[in-house]
Amino acid sequence: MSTRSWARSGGSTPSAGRWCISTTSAAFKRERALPRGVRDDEAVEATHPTDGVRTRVNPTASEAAELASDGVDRGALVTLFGRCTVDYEGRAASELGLGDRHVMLKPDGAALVHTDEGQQPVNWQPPGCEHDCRIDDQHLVVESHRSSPEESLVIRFSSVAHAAAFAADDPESLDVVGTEADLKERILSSPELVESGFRPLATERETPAGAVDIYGEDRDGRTVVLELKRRRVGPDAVGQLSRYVEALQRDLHADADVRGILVAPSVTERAEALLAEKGLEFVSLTPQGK
Amino acid sequence: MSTRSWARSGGSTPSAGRWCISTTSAAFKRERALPRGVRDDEAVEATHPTDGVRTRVNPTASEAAELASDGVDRGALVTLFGRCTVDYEGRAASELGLGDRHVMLKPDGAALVHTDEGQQPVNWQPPGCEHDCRIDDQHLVVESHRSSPEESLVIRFSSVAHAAAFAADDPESLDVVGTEADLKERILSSPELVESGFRPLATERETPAGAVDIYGEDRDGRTVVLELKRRRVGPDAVGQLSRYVEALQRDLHADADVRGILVAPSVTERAEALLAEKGLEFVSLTPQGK
DNA sequence: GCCTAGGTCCCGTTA
DNA sequence: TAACGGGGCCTAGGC
Repeated sequence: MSTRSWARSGGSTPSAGRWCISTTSAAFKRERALPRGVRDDEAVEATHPTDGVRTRVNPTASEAAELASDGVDRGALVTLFGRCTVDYEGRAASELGLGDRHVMLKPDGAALVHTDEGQQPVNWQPPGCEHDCRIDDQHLVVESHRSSPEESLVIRFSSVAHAAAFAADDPESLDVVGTEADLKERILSSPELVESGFRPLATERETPAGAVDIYGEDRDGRTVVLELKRRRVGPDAVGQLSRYVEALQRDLHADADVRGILVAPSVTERAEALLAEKGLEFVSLTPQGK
Repeated sequence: MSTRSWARSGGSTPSAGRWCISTTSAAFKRERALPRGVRDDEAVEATHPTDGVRTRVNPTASEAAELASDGVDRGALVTLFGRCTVDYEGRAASELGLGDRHVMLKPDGAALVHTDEGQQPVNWQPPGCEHDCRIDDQHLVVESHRSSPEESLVIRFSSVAHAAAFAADDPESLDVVGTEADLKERILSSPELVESGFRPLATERETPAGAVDIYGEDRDGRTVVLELKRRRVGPDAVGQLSRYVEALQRDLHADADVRGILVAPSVTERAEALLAEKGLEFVSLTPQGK
């Protein structure tokens, strides 16, 4: 998350200036210029350009383009809602006919097009793109482009119901618990959870087939490879573990005896069958102590 | 995409009514009640409740809660921008301190929290959740909850800079080109692209290890298994193909001779080595004819 | 830049 | 409902 959220990362066409250019705390940290609860009719963009929010309802194409362009230039988070078509071309290609969608342009170059359904955007562009907001044939057109790979997203509005630019200041980063990394820590601090006598020797140990999650020895000194998963696993995880075990067997000696243990909350039936076929083992553990 | 976008799919607390309840074309299809380009101060929510957009700049917590609750009830796409904390608990758990974020509540129950960076939301909830917007200790709190699995997302605002509700009508669905399905069609219509004499016999043929993309015979009548990938592949795809080949060898005869061919634009070095070790083959093909 | 693997992956399809 | 695999996956970490 950026602390200086209004700084443009895309870095093209440095323009007029940014909101709150000289202070780092930005709009939300200073005393509000407006009393709480002002209505749209009181909080016009023109009168409070440094408040961190600029909006327009039912703007003309030109007004929307100006607000969006200015917002992008200032490093704001820009949103548009309206009726549009979306065309994408790059690693794949797609077309989307007219419909009402929510468009978000982020200062890091990401672009998102959301319909009213689904967690995933219907179309998007990853961070690192250049956003271009222009008027084409009297309509607002937003284009988000990047090279390597060459990819372009073109959003053509037939009407814009809402346009907004937000100055975002977000100094915090997310702290997640319950990941595979937590499972790893749990095992490293309590190796006996895997089995009595297990001794971890390395994490991310490299093999010709890739890095092993945890590498160690059992009570009899036999090499043990652990593949960790934070949730119930299917056949893919078995294949992964199998590759590591086979690679290590080749790498150590031709006759090396390497045990492979899949550590996860549970396995599917097919995965269990594959484990049995390959002579691999399973230990049930969750990232949390539950 | 929904044609009746304002219909609530979550289906709880049926309330007052929906925008444009009796027509299916909604706000954007009818003649606009407002001239284009009206300013925020002219387009107040109270005066145009059926125009498909309701917004407030710097609302009080109560006003934001009312707008959001009403929007959710009416099946609108609701957005909030402001300073907030986010707590998630479910399959994993996370905490996020105070910062400026954009929150989107979709009528299908999806919730998205976006910072100014990244294509992915920093926190989210999948479709199927219930959104609850309330006042807690004079602050707006948005909670999105689901059971199976039990998961909850709680967003606590210290201030709301913008609140909006959009009626979204999106009859279109996305049409993508350049997928694995396109590669499959390409091969089925021109099997010789794989190799001269190749004859596809089935797609999605079931094996004990899963469904094979394309199942067929070579010019000598030997069984051939194709694993297709739309892009450059790594070790995982080799493992997948290997599982299918081994399963078929067991399934047909003990001494069955089954060829496995990975079809993709290209492979990584490690994947190539794994292919060689397992006696599998590679054919370079892209979904498009390029 | 590529490679490798994780993800609260999401998502569609099928049994 | 669970399972399985695709995805324009995205994202982080190495090299």
